Amino acid sequence: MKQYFRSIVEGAIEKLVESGLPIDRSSIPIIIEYPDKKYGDYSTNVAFTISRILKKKPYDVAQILVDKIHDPNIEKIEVSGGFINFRVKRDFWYMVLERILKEREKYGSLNVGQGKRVNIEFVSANPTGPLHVGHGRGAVVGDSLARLLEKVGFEVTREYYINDAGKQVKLLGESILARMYELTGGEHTFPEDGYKGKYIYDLAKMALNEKPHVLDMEKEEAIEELSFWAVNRMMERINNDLRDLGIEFDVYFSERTLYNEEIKRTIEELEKKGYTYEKDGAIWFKSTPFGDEKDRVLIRSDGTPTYFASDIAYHRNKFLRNYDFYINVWGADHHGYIKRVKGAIKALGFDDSKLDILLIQMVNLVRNGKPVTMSKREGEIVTLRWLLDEVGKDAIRFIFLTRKQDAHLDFDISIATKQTEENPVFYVQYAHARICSIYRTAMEKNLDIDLTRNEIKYSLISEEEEIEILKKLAIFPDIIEACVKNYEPHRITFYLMELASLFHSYYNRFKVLEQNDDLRIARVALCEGVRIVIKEGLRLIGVSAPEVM
RNA sequence: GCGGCGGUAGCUCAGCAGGACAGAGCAGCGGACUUCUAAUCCGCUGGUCGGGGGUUCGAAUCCUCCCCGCCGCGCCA
Repeated sequence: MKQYFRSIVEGAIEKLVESGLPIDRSSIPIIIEYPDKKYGDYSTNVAFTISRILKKKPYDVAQILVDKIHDPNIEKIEVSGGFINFRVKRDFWYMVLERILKEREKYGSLNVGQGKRVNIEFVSANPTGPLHVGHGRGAVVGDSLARLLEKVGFEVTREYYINDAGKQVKLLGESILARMYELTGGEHTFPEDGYKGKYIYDLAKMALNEKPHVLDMEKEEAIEELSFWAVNRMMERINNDLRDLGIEFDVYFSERTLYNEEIKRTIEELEKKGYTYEKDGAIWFKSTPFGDEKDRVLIRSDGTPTYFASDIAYHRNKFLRNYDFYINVWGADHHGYIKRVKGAIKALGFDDSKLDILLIQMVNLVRNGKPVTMSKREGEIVTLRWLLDEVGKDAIRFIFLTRKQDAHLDFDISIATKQTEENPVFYVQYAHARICSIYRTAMEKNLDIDLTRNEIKYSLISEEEEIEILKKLAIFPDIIEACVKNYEPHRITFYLMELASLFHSYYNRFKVLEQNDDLRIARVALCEGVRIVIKEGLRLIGVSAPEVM
C-alpha cells in the first residue's frame, strides 16, 4: 500500500517540477510511513527534503504539494509541521479486504523479481558431523528468505555446497577407522584432531556392517574409501534433519567435482591475469589489492589446493551459470573471508556486486540460565536433531526468526522445550486455529457463513478494532517488500505477532457469529482475511497453520 | 593490535530508508471463562536508547572517539 501513496506523492512532485521549480526528482527519496493514529493513516516527510532544496519553509512546501493531490481514496489531507498526513476513506480498507478474499494466498505477491534468477546458498555445513543449532539458524533464515524471494517473483535456486574434499573429510574417515579397530578390539591410535562425537561410533558400527573389508585394507586406501562412504552417510543424515525442518535444496554442489579440472583452470585464469605469485613453495592469491589484510595461499607447498582455492572455483562455477544475483548465507565467524572471496570473483572478471553475503550471528545455547558450548570437536554438542525432537519444526523456525539475524540469539532450551505459553509460535497459530474453530461452530449451529454466495456488506465492519485489523492486513505487502529489500525475514514474525494480537483482542471483545446475517457475514469476511494472511505469513517462514489446537 | 556484530524497561528483544511524545513479550501487581477454544483478553508499574563530541529543522537511527560483551584474524574448513 505504501507504493500507492508513493506514486501519489510522486505525481504531486512532478507537477511541481512542471510548474518550473528547480527540483531534481530523482534526488528526493519518497518515504511513506505509518504515523501515529492521531495524525492519519499514511504520512510523508518529502516536504522537509524539498524545503531544504528550495529554501522555503517545510510547511509552505507541504501546502503547495497538498494542493496538487487529488485522489478518490483519500478522505483528508493535513499538513502538520512539515508532515503531510493522509487519512484514507473507509472504503479503501474494504477494498483491501475484498482483494485479500479474492487473491487469497496470492495476496502480497508483488512482482519486483520479474522472474530474475537468484541463487541462494545456505547451510553448506561440512559433512563431517551432524547439524547443530547454529546451522539451524542459517538454514531457517536462508530458506525463509528463499520463500520470500519466490513470493515477490524471483526464480530461486536453493543450493548446498558440500565440502566433501580435503583434510577434514580425510580426518573423518580416519576417525571412523580408528573406532572400527576399537570396536573390534584391534590396535588403534585415535587421530589427534579426530572427531570425537558419539556419531562416529554410530558410523563405525554401520561401517562394520556395510564395509567390513576396509579393516583388511592398506590404511590410506581404507581411509579414502571410508571417507567417501561416510560423507554420503552424513549427507543423508543432514538432509533428513533439514527435511524435517521443512527445507529442501534444488542443487547439491560437490566440492570434489571441482578437483583437478576446474580448480586448475581457475588458478590458471588468475595467473594469467597476474593475481598470483609463488612464495615458500606455495602459490598465493593477491587479495590485498581487494582490501584483504594479507595475501592467501591457493596451493600449499605440498601441492594440494586449499579450501579457498576450491571455493574460488566454486564461485566461478556459480557465476558461469549466470544468475542475476547471488546470496550466500554464512555464519558470522566467516566474516573475515568476505574480502578475499569477493576479491577473487572480481579478479576473475565477474561483477562481485551481484553477490550479497549474509552473516548470521551465533546462537548461544542456554539451558536453565547456563550457557552450553557448541564445539564440533568436543563430545557434547546440541544437535539440530535433538532440538527438533524436543520442540518441533514450527517452534524452531519461529524462534530463530524472533531476532534479526545479525544479532546474537540466546536460544533457551528450557523455555523452547515448554510446549506452553512463552512460546510465541503458539500465539500466532492459536489465532489461526481460533478462526477455524469459529467456522466449525457455525457449521454445527447451521449458521450460514458462505462468503461466496452471500453479499458482503463491508460497511458493517465499522468497529475501531476492526478497522485496525484491516489496516494491519493492508500493510502485509509492505512487510514482504521490506523483508526482501533488507534480507530480513524476521520482520514477518513480528508482523504476525502484531496481527495475531489485534485479532485476539477483537475476539475477546466482539462476537463473530452474530444472529444478524449481514453482520455475521461481514465479520466472517474479516476473520477470513486475517486467517488467509496468517496462514500465508506462516508459510513464508515455513511454519504450519493448524486448524485445531 | 586490526576487523565484524551487538550494548534500548528487572529479563529477552523490536524500532520501518533520520522524523512528530521510545514500543512489544516475559517477569511483578490487579481483574475477565454458564457466551464463537482462557495456549486468550483488559488495566497498572517500569527506560539519562552504554558514555562523550559532531552533522541536521529533527538522531535510538548517520559520522567520530571511548567503554563493555561475543566472534574472526592458518599452507583449517
